[in-house]
Amino acid sequence: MIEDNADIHQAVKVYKALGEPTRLKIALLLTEEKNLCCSDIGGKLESVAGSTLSHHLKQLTDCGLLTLRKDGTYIYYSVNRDMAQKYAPYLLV
Amino acid sequence: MIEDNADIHQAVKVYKALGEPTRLKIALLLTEEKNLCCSDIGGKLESVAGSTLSHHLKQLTDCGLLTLRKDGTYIYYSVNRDMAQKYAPYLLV
DNA sequence: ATTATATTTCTATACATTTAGAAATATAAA
DNA sequence: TTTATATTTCTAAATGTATAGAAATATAAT
Repeated sequence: MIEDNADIHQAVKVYKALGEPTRLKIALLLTEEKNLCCSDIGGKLESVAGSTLSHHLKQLTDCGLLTLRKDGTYIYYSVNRDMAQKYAPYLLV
Repeated sequence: MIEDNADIHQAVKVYKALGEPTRLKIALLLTEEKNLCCSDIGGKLESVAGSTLSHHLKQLTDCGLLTLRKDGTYIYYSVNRDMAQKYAPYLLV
């Protein structure tokens, strides 16, 4: 029997985050290029409102897939490569 | 720029399928033990209606993560290990 | 101080998903 | 042929998610 443990719970969060086209594209963008800020990412996607982007980035960071570094008004995002390696190395190809 | 190609589309489907606790558990069950039928799987999960299970299994097979083999009234499911390897080797650990 | 820019939170709406009961379909067994 | 079992499809309800505009917050530049 599969237990409902913490790791499964995290895996669900990661896969849920990646199971949406805009978020998967964000994750792929950030494996190609580190340290992009919210508006950089917005500029590389087709018309997404800032508020929408913010929600997507929150999900991706909450599940541990993205890390962030604040610098003034900007927040720079990168992929947590250990997490990607563990759950979705597809991102790193 | 990330193109919206067929592979991203499939990846989204796979991750969406795995981004739900019951389905992730089904996928994990089926990596541990191949050739389980719908009701075997139901017996290993906490109270899920047959119709619900059927929908979950459909999503897992539609995205290519599970294969099936019909035998009489039964349908035996297994994990497509190439797909798991490509998108979510976490399943195979 | 005022203005400009980056990002988040609030709010509402549209849309999608999960769930299961009931009915339908399909095969096997009696 | 009737009955039993496995699974799917239909339907509806409840819940969850994506989306963006407006307002709020935070820092930087003038």
